[in-house]
Amino acid sequence: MVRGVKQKRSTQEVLTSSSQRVTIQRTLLLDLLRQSDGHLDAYELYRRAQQKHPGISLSTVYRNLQLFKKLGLIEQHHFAEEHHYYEAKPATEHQHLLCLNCGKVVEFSCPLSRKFKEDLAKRYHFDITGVELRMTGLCSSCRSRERQ
Amino acid sequence: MVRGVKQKRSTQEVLTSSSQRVTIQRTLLLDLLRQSDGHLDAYELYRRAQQKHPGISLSTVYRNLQLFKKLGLIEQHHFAEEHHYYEAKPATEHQHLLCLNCGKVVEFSCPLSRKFKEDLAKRYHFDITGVELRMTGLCSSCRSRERQ
DNA sequence: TGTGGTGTGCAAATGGTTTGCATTAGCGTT
DNA sequence: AACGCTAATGCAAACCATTTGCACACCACA
Repeated sequence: MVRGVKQKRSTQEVLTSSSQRVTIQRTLLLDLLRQSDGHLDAYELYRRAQQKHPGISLSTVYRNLQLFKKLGLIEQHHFAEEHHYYEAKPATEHQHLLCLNCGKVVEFSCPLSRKFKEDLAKRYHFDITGVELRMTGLCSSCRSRERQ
Repeated sequence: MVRGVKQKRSTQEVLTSSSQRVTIQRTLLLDLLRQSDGHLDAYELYRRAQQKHPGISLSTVYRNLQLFKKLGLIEQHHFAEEHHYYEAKPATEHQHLLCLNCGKVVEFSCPLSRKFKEDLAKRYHFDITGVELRMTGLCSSCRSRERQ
C-alpha cells in the first residue's frame, strides 16, 4: 500500500499503479469525481459522464464506483435514505452536518476525531480506516420557516 | 414535545401520548425493538414479530419503523450497504465501531460529541437532533486472520 | 499488429422498501 | 355495548437503486 503520498497524482497514474486498466470511462469518471466540488450520486455522475462520452452505461458507473471505493479513491456517504453519494477522497478530512429538511450539507473538520480514533483503536484492538461523523438536524432557514 | 422524561414509559403510554392508535402490531414491534439488545433489520424484526403474531405483514413493519423514527423512538443505522438497522433509542448515547470484514459491532460512548455538537450548532445555526459517529476498520481477529 | 483476458453496454434480474386498495379494527361518541 | 369515522393493516403489485449475465469491444503486453 502506498502511504505518505500527499500530492495529487493524475487519474491515469492512479489507475495504472493499481494495476487497473486505464479505460476512457474510468478516466472520465474518476476525473469527474475529483473535479466535482461536492457530493455526487451514481446517477448524477452518470449524467455528467454522458455529456462527455454519450455511450457510457449506468452499470459502468456502478462498477467503477465499486472499484474506486475498493481502491480507496473515493468515499461513500449515505445522506438520504437509499441513496449514496460519492466523493473523491479529500486531502483534508471533514465531516458532515446535514439538514433533514432541505438536504443542505455543511462540511466541517473535527480535529478531535483523529485522537479519538487512536484511543479507540488501542482500546478495542481495531485497525480503524474510516471515521464518519454525521450530525443531523435543521438548518437556520428551515428552522425559521417552521416557526412561521 | 415531552422533554426531561427519563424513566422508561410503557410502549402503550408512548404510543398514546403521540396520539397514535395503539394496535397489536405497533405494541409488538416497539416491544421487540426495545427488548432487543442490538441491531435489528426490518426483516429480522418481521421474523420475530411473526412468531408472536403470525399474520403481521412486512409493510406494517416498514410503516411502523418509519413512524417510530419520526416519533424519535428509534434510530436507524446503515452498517452494511443497502441495509438498515434499527435500534430503540437507548438511555445512554453511544456510537459504533464496525468491522468491515466480519460485521462485528462494538458500541462505545463519546462524551465529547455532546460538547462538539453544541459548538457546531452555534457556529452554523443548526438545531442538531442527531449525532452519528461511526468508525470502520478491521477487528483484531480479522486482522490476525489476514496476516496468515 | 495479434492475442488473451478484462471492461463495457445492454437488458434483465434482484431485493429492500414503498404504495394502492379493499378490509379490519382503534377510539371517541352515542 | 353498539356505531361511525378514520387510521392501520395485509396483500400484491410497483418502485427504484443497484447488480448481474452475456456478447462484444478494447486495453496491455508480447
